[in-house]
Amino acid sequence: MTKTRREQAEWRREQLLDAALKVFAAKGVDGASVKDIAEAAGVTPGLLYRYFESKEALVTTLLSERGFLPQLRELLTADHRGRPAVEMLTELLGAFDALLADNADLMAVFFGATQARAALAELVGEGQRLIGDFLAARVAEGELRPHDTATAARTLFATVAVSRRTGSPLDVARLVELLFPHER
Amino acid sequence: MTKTRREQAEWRREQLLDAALKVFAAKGVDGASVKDIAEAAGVTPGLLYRYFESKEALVTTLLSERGFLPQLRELLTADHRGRPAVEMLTELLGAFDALLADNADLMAVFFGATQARAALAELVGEGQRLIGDFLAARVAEGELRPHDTATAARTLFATVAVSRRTGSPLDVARLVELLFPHER
Amino acid sequence: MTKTRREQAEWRREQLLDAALKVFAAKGVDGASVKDIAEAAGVTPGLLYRYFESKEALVTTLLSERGFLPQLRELLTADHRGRPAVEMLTELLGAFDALLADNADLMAVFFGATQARAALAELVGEGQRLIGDFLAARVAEGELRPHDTATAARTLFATVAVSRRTGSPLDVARLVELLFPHER
Amino acid sequence: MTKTRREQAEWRREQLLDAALKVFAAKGVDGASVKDIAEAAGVTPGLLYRYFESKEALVTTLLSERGFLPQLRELLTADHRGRPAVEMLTELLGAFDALLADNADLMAVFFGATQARAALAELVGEGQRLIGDFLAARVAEGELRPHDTATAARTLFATVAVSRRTGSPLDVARLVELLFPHER
DNA sequence: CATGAATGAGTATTCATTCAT
DNA sequence: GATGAATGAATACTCATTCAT
Repeated sequence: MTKTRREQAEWRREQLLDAALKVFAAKGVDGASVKDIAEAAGVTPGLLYRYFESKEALVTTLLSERGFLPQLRELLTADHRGRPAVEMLTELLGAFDALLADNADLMAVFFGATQARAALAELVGEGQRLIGDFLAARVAEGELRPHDTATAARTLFATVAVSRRTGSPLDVARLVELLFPHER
Repeated sequence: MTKTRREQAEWRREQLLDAALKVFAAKGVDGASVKDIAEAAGVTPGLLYRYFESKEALVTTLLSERGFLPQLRELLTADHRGRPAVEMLTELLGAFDALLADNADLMAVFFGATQARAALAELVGEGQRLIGDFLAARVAEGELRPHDTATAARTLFATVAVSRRTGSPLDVARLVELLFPHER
Repeated sequence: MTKTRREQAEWRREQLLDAALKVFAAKGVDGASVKDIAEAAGVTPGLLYRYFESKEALVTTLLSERGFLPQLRELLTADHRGRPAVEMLTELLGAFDALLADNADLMAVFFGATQARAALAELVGEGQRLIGDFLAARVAEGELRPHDTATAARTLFATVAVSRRTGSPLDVARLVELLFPHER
Repeated sequence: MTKTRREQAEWRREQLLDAALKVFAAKGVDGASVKDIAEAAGVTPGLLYRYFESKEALVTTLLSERGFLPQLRELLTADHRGRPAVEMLTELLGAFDALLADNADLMAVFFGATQARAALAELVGEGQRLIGDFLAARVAEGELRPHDTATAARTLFATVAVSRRTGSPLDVARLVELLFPHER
């Protein structure tokens, strides 16, 4: 029942990564001190340096070892043949969503600035609401076909914002054409 | 031509906010020191405290005064009647995109973690590519109608991710139905 | 009577150098902490960094600004003509000795290892004594002319040791010939 | 061929002292960490404490066990009768010089301050050169008898410096009289 | 209005040492 | 005998903030 040295070391390493992930997510990478992490792991700061070269190494290790890109890849490349695309797609995106939820802490590390989070939420919320209102009005006037305007607004807003942030330019006309094909 | 006291004070305040925004965007809020900001403004750190109570106040001021939510609001609530919805929507999203581009520095403050940026870009890139491949395969098989699969993939990915991040739950089925109505 | 800012800064700088020199001499450069130096100056450690970039900069500044090489140079190159060489030389070496005494703290910085100082003193003491005994015996036997054997021993020992330490090889035969010319 | 327990222990002890001496000489006592020494000996830091109570004990052991005072004593007290003093003295000092060379590492431990070594060398070099110039000038003027002025300068400089450093006061007049007897 | 000297609390990191295995 | 996990205290250095000038 007792651990061997090797097991104990592996366990401690994981425990430290767990603690670091949690603390980084809560306070941001810069906002979290090595002492914070050590305390969260019930350990002295010095011990951290037996397992990781530096605080920065902790971050990069977290990003590489705890990154969920492999899972994402597996998820999306599995053999999906023989089942209806729409059903399949729904399941797929659901799984992707769940993956993000499971890795909420890591996602939080990607987005630092704890302080600005509320302001960001407000911006996103209002943006989506306003676009939704616009769409709903046009549906009411009969110009656009009836559809889930709230979801459409979300889609439009998110796509523009993510494209802008990740640096890959977006052809807005294509996006609109995708959602509202052949409408005039 | 000389400034009044009031004008000079206002000018300095704005100058300090400009400097802070630039430095925050470049180094992250935590990574930027008051000295950094002061230097960027060609001023001593002490002076900052005549205009702002603390470093934190600088951030919140930036978020509230330099937030582009008012512009966004104006943009989306203008009177759009009398012009085709699709044309209008394209213009609207284009303007929104431009607004984000103009406020790139502020957006950078929303998303800190300089260190993780590369990892995030990789995740987003690969995720979108994989979904795109899936869609293209189904179009090739004739199951899905021909469409811009790359843009669709972007849309799906971005919408799921943003929803997860902003905390508002997303009904994935609705999202799929929106993009691929009545397909089976 | 009050100091200008400029004067105060200059004064503080010197005060910090004074404190550093004293502490370095007492504890050795490595043994002395920045906190030690700050305390010796009645100041917070942080302040030190307004005046010097690092602890190392403190050492090099001490070596360059407080080095007494200029004084030594002046001492030895002054115009000595017109006075007997022996008288002059005695005065010169006395002044050199006084210069070293005045800069005892700095000399202590040149020679670190507080711990080994006693052992070194013992080595030097015994070495000189033994050489002195040898010389005295030979004088007693009439082989060497009567002379101040203690001083001769000191001279021989010191010259060999310093040459070895400073890396410039010494021709021992020349040294002996210098002190005991034509004796056999 | 295999070692007894006792022999193995003795061997390890010596090996650790060897490693410590080498590392201390290279990095200075304070600059060398126990880990450095252990690594140099191909061993873990913990093991050091089975053989020596502390890092300090390592230094004092080195100083007492590896001190070459016994050898120096033997060298200088051997029976020298029956051979000319000058020849004997030359041989003696040569052996002393060799002894210092053999124990260069230990000598380096006596003199720490790696940082100041260059400054010290400059001081010594220039000092000896200037005194040499003075002597040469007086020889040229015929006031002093022709002699090896460079060696004399070295002798004078070294003797004053060592005396000052070891704390035993020196009568400068006696030193001059020793080198230049009856000259005026 | 603006400076810059000064502080106090904090930072990441190192290290001598202990001890269970 | 030897290891290596763990600690606690120290280290050099940074930084937000205050305030006399």
